[in-house]
Amino acid sequence: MKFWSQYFIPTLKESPADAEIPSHKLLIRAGLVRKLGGGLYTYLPLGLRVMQKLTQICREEIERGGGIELQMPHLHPAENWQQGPRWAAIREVMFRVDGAGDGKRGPREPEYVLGPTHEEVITPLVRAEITSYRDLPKNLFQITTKFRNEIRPRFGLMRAREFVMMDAYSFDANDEAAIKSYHAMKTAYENFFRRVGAHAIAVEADTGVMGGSYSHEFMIPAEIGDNDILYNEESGYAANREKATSALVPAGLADAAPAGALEEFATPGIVTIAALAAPPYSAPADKQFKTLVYVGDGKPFLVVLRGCDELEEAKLGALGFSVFRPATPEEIEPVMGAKPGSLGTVKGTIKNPDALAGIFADHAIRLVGNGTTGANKDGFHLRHVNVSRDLTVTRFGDFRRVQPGEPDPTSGQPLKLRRGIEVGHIFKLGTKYSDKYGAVYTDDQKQNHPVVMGCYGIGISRTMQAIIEQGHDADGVVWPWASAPFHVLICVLDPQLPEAMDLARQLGAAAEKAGADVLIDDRAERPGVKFKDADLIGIPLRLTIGGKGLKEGIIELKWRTQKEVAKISLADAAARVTAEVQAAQAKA
RNA sequence: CGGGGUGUAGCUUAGCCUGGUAGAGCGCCUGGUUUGGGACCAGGAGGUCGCGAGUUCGAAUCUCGCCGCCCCGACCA
Repeated sequence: MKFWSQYFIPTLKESPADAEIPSHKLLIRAGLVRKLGGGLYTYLPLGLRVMQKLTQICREEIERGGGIELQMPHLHPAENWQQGPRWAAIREVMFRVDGAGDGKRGPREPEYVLGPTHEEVITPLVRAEITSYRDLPKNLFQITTKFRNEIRPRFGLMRAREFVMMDAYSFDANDEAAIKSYHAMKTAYENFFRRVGAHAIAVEADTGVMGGSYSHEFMIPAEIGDNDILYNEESGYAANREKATSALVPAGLADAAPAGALEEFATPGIVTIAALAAPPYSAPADKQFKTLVYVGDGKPFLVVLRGCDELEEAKLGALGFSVFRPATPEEIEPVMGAKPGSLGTVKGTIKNPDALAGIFADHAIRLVGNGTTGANKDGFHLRHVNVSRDLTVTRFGDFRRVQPGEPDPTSGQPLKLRRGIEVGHIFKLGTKYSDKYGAVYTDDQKQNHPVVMGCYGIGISRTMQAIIEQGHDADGVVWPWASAPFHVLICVLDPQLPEAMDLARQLGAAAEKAGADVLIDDRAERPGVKFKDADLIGIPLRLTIGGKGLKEGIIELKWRTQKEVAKISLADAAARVTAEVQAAQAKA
């Protein structure tokens, strides 16, 4: 039981100027956090209590899913990372530390880094300590602060430089067992988000820099989310836009009959799809081929799409380059023979085809048939272009960005689009890290095999903010029971009356006995201030004790989620509070 | 890192264009009146106007540089 007048809950009437979105404003106004610097926040007592609730629930659910808790250092020797498979890709996001502190070791390479995640630490540990099939499977997790030098911290705790994350790592003898671990974690995640009162949905996701074969993201739908989700409620399909596909191209689609021979025509000054679609050329965007030039691991390659489609860059990850980027105009001309705007992949028109690492075409170009494309000659295009007759394609793939309204790949129903906040991610990693670090085990036939890994993350601090983003109204936060910093707030309107405070303590004790965390507002403030603050900090159950009510022999009981106020006689108060708390505990 | 914006009291801000003693609201302190949805009256404390140069008799205001913060993009739990 805490007393507000003795506690530390600095609430704000106005939103600080640097907060933009509701959850960020409320984090600060409701006295949950304060900013120290960009992406760095102090958890005030109320915020810390929420974090502790989330952490404990997360711990329980991951343990139920087979996890074993440990804790790794925050500070890592840089060599661990330099020897790992993704130093080049991830070093920019790491805080690098000169351990000597006097600059004598020079600025060239850091001695230490602050851990952004822990694959590079746990895999060597497992390599040393897990050597037999008898030791498997294992799932090790921790809940700790992570450090990432985000290029742009944003929206309070949404993208912070220092944040709290649960990270788990599974180790299995084979693929089949690893998939079992993966699904156990997926279930644990679903249980976690359900218990904390966050409505998260699992969507298929791109694996990004983590590598690995497949993964799901857990998203909390919210307008301010920075992820696009394509989904269909009926079929249950849901995918991150980076990963989403659609059934746009019917299986077994035959090529259109060529309408005529290839024909070059002059298009002076025409360098955009839109210009070519307009008269006098009138080649609709969906009847054009768009040719993009990228550079992968130092070598140029081409991507061919329909004129009306956009490239989904993340999908190029499937091509296996470790790094890739759009080519510059200076790089394009010597290879293609023309500037961007007149590019194409018709056989024999590319100036220097041997320089290319490949020509990758999206499946959807097969819908084009008798299309138009650049002639690789500035100011000229070709018409009557047909895919199999005229184009050189190394490999077909899914490279286009799916648009809402396209048919769902599982049911054919139209896909819808919504935004979401990523609060969790699970990956089946395979043997990427175990190969690199030599984490092998010996089976019962004395054969050595790499350990098959999975890795799993939940952004705890981000989840706190996402719950607020999802649960608030015009007056403030509306905490779900399980995540709330306190469950019951007892507003004592006349704290100078000893009988009012005595009753508050009695009811508080009853609520605590039933399992609730109790805060008593005993401040010498006017009722209006107390009610406004009560709504702002969003404690689920509010009891109001006032001198007026005491004379009538009643107190009031109100849920934050409801408008109605129940008047309860003093004689029934303790029993009623106990019953309400027990019911809420049972539901949570 | 590219583009845009912004920096004045603990918080929200006016003043800046057109240079001339830095203002308000909230919060805080004292006294009084109030007391069921952010009270009222009176008094008070609190500011190197982000930092540094420059122009000027004089700079919050004009110029240049730096820094912080916010928003959009690439990245991520």
